[in-house]
Amino acid sequence: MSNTKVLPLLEPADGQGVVPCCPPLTERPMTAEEAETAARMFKALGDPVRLRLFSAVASHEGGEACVCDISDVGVSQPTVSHHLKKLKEAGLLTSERRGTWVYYRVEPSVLAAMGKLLALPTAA
Amino acid sequence: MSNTKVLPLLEPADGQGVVPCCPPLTERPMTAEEAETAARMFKALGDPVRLRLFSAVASHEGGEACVCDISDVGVSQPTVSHHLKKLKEAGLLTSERRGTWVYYRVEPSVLAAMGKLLALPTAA
DNA sequence: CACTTGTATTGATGAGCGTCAACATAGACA
DNA sequence: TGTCTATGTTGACGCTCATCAATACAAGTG
Repeated sequence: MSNTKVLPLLEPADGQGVVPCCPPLTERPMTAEEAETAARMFKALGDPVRLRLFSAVASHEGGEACVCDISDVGVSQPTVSHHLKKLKEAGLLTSERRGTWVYYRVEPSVLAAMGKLLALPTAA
Repeated sequence: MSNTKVLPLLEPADGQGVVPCCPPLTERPMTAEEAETAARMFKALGDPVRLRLFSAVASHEGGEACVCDISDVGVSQPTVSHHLKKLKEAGLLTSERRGTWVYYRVEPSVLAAMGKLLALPTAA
């Protein structure tokens, strides 16, 4: 089934890529709604196994990797699958089946938006 | 008591500020140890209330705020205190009592290190 | 000293999460 | 069709977490 809920940090822009959900953390206090959205992403990265999986995908050639390439993180196969699903639901990864294998990929714009969230004040 | 454990993402550098714990996520797959460290920080920001508290401190004048300035986030006072403690243990905030009030502050270098962790590959 | 305000801790409760074994599904190939 | 490999889902278990009321601690004021 493909009813996996995706509640991304970002919303698709008309042109290309995505647009950040929230202003930088340091710009002004986040509202409850903004915090709810952004916390979902941080939470998804808040588990060591998920962080390794995410890093493995993000650092793989072309920003994309087969599950078989990244599943050596010390937990069982169902657990890997479970964590990848969580990362997908958080909007951090997308997946696509090509023949026998399933490939996960990270949108560069997602990384960019996360970086902006943590941006330092320009003036300093 | 002041035995609050602090397990920071960063370690103090000799010169000034701090040095990042880990290479950018996209550079290479994180090791288990690196992931353990970095996930602690993401986990700390993975709760909406904590994220709002952190943002409130980070965006406050001088990167510092009294608890009384930021505790209007819709939860009880003990819960606010609990979350601030968690942020402290994650190395994201420091605190200091000055007279009646307690001030929390965020190290700019911590924000910078987090940003680097999410940095995009230079070539792209 | 007593009293008030600001902040931290304790203890309890209910919800959520990470993990696995077992099973299910999808595609490739003979 | 049957079988093999790759991946996802189900259900259960133990543990962690977010929250609160009650209480304790700290510092100021009278």
